[in-house]
Amino acid sequence: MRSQDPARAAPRQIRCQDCPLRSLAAFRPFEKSELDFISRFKRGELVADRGATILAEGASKAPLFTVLKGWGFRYKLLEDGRRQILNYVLPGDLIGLQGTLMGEMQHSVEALSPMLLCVFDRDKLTELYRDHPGLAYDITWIAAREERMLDENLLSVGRRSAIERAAYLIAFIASRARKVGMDGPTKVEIPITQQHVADTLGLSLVHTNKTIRKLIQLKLVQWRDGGCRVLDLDRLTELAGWQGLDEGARPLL
Amino acid sequence: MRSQDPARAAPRQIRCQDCPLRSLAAFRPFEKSELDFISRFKRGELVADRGATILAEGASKAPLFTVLKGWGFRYKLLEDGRRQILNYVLPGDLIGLQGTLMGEMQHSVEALSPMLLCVFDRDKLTELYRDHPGLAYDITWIAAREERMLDENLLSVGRRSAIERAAYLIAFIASRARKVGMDGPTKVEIPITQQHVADTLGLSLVHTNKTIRKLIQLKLVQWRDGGCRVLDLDRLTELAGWQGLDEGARPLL
DNA sequence: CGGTTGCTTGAATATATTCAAAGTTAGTGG
DNA sequence: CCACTAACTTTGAATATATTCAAGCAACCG
Repeated sequence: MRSQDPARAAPRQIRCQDCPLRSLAAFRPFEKSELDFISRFKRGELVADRGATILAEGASKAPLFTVLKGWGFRYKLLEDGRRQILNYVLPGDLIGLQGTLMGEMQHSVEALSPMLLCVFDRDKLTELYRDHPGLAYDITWIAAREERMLDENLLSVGRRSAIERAAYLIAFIASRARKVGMDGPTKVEIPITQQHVADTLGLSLVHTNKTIRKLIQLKLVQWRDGGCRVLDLDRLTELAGWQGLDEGARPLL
Repeated sequence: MRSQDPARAAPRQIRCQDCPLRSLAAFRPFEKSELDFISRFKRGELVADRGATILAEGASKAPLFTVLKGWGFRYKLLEDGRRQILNYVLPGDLIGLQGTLMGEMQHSVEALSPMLLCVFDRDKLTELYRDHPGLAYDITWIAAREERMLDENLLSVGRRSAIERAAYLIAFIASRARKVGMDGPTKVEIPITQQHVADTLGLSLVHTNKTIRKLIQLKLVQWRDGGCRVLDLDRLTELAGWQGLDEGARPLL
């Protein structure tokens, strides 16, 4: 079968019009002119393995990406190696905006699973703002959404108890994953280790393990195959004292 | 002297051209056409007392503000009253963007001191994006800056020790205050109580008090007149293991 | 099969919270 | 001017929560 059709062997890229994400209810419909621009804005695709660094802190001319497939996370390090995971990135999420706008990345992004990313041409950003105010608005909207997620994460790390934090984190990620169709026929499976959870919640690995153990005993989650399977999203959400994700459709770059 | 000149007695508003913030080195210079638009975009001014709520969580048609004078903070509450302060707002900061773009406020903003705010007409935002791509870009930039501050705060609450957190917080606020000329001839004085600090750091009031006490013994800060006087910003920054604020000029709406 | 990564556990220690109370300061009204 | 109040800071002690240290176990991979 291999290479029988040269066209298929060539590095095929998903055309924006055919982007599987666009048909999801989670995303706003787009004007044709906007879609045309985005097609030109897309410079290529990037495939990354689990553990790969997509964007590194300190990089000064980092590109802009939209995640097409896979899971990743954004984090910062202190000088002695302490790590704080800031947020997770899922399909449809834009990454690298801070670096693109402000000149230097002040956080890193790493793949949690194999990822496929859409690479944008940051030099065309001025053109985007000039000719497509709707898309410009969308980019601001996406930035405001990230801010809102960070607000909630900060509330969690600062003020929720360990078990509430863990429940919140898992409910939050699982809710986002469901919105972009990552649950499929089975329950959502999140490819994170307990070390990732610890570094997100601001807890030690040992304490995180004991906390997750409680969630397992409550039959809210399972931990298997190096990841987390969500058994009862509603009860996790409730245990966290969380309102849940707001429901509106969002833009996709 | 009172009312001798009726023009002076009328509720004078600062014209954007005369805005005292614009002359600071911290802010980018603006095109005349942009300044003209901003003048029309400005709908009025709001004066708030210490303790006043500028924006309330749940509000759905909240306006957009730029702080002209005074100090405030952004926070979220859990249902049982636990409070997390997310960030502080100082002159030149834009507030209410999340609410304006996404429809509903998911955090509140309260005045820490008497404040003067510039109120913008959110209905003209579409016009701004359509006719002033440079300003649209600026708004995105401002959102990205807020995100960057939140990243750093989250790192702090999640991974720094109590004394590092306290040092970071005070150094961070003092650095921002200096940039907008709030230090004057003396050292920076931040009008916060230890309860604010506790709710920012994710610590209890008692533990916060004991931690601040250490900073006082190290002669890094003083606590007086219901506020914090910064004695040694460099050593606070160093103790926090913080890089300091990046130096570029930023946009002002 | 040996090495690596990730999960689990117990015990000792450190950090942080809660509870309770008292001291300080500034403002209010008599 | 003083008594009274409210808001904020300070302290000690008891308790709870979380970290660190130290092992051991399980699964996977070359």
